[in-house]
Amino acid sequence: MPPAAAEPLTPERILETTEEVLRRFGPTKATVVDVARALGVSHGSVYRHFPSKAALREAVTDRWLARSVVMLEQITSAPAESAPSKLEAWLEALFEAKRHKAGDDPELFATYTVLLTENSGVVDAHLTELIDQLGRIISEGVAAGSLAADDVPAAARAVFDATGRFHDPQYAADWLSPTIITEFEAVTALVVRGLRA
Amino acid sequence: MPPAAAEPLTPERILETTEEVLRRFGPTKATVVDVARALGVSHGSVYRHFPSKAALREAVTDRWLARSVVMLEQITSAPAESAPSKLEAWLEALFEAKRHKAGDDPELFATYTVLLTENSGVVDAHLTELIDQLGRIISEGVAAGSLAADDVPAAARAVFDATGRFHDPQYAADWLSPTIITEFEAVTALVVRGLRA
DNA sequence: CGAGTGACAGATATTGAAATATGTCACTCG
DNA sequence: CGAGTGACATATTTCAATATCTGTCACTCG
Repeated sequence: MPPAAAEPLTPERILETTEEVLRRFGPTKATVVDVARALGVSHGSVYRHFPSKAALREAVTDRWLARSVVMLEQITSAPAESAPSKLEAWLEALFEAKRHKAGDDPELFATYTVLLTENSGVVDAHLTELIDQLGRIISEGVAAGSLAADDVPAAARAVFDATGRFHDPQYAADWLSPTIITEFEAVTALVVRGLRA
Repeated sequence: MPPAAAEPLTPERILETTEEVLRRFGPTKATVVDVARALGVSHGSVYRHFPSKAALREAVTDRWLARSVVMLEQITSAPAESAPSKLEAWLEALFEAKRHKAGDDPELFATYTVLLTENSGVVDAHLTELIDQLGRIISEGVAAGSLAADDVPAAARAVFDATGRFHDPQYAADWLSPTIITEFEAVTALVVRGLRA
């Protein structure tokens, strides 16, 4: 981390550095003073851009979640063979992304899990977005006659709830089990079958 | 709590008193000395019957889980209109039981949640038992032609996983939401539909 | 005997004083 | 000006001492 550049201090730069500091020190040790030090400014300056440490961490959480939605949005809006297969692909992409994040860098994942529980409001908005994507896929299926659902948002929510074990970070430890993929496939198959016209 | 009776000190009495002490002091404050005091004996005597505090707490956990299985076993082995409706009744009984335990005495529920995370081995055995009951209901449905499943144990497991949000204590906070019942019904309907022949 | 004891060593938890962090704001200086 | 500062008051965390608890065992006594 270079001690400073004469670049202007922007919210964006602060967020980047906060991520860096969180990655290095973890969620309990990372302080606003650390962030300021890494940026080569006083901690008072950070408070010019974010009203509190909580707001700063919330913004980091939001950014992180926003990034992870992009790929799923691509699946959602891309044309696919059929709605059921798109649904399966979407669920698998979500699971695989989470599983790799958790498996490849467990410490960083644990850090973000802490941030997530700290910022349930941001998480709720994110989940709403994901469920909305599911709703769009299901609508597509209903329109094409391959899926059946009289209340699409409720069905989307049900699919999301039913697959919680494969995306809720609380279950991250289970994702290391060698049988987890079989279990994922069983649940996915059950859910998609339940939704078929 | 009477200071002692001249009754013989049995594992059963110790377990009862330990439950009592856990209920009153919570999982972090309850000590073996407290249990001994409540029984009117020295704490050394408790160690005559249980090799460690951990073993004692594990035994309490086991007892508690065993008690809660009885009602579900009754549903499992009772005759029913159809396998799908028995499956629905079983899932609803499980959810309602948990929801009431969590809602009626949140502190006690929190205490047991701590014991549960401490004793994952006991919990795993308990979950296996529950999933086994589900398997028996599904088998019955397959035999009667009302349900379809080529791998019954896997299907049972999938049903259990898919309904996790409505029995995993980690979600207990959600059970207070006024929409939770609707969500439960949506997931149950989806899962049962996915299993229908 | 043998169920129960209680003093003991080592492990764990509590406490409160010192150290560090958060958040504010009057000020500096380009 | 106005972005950035740093000294300050308050809140939170850390750390080491003290207290309590766990687990053992030689012993008591009905």
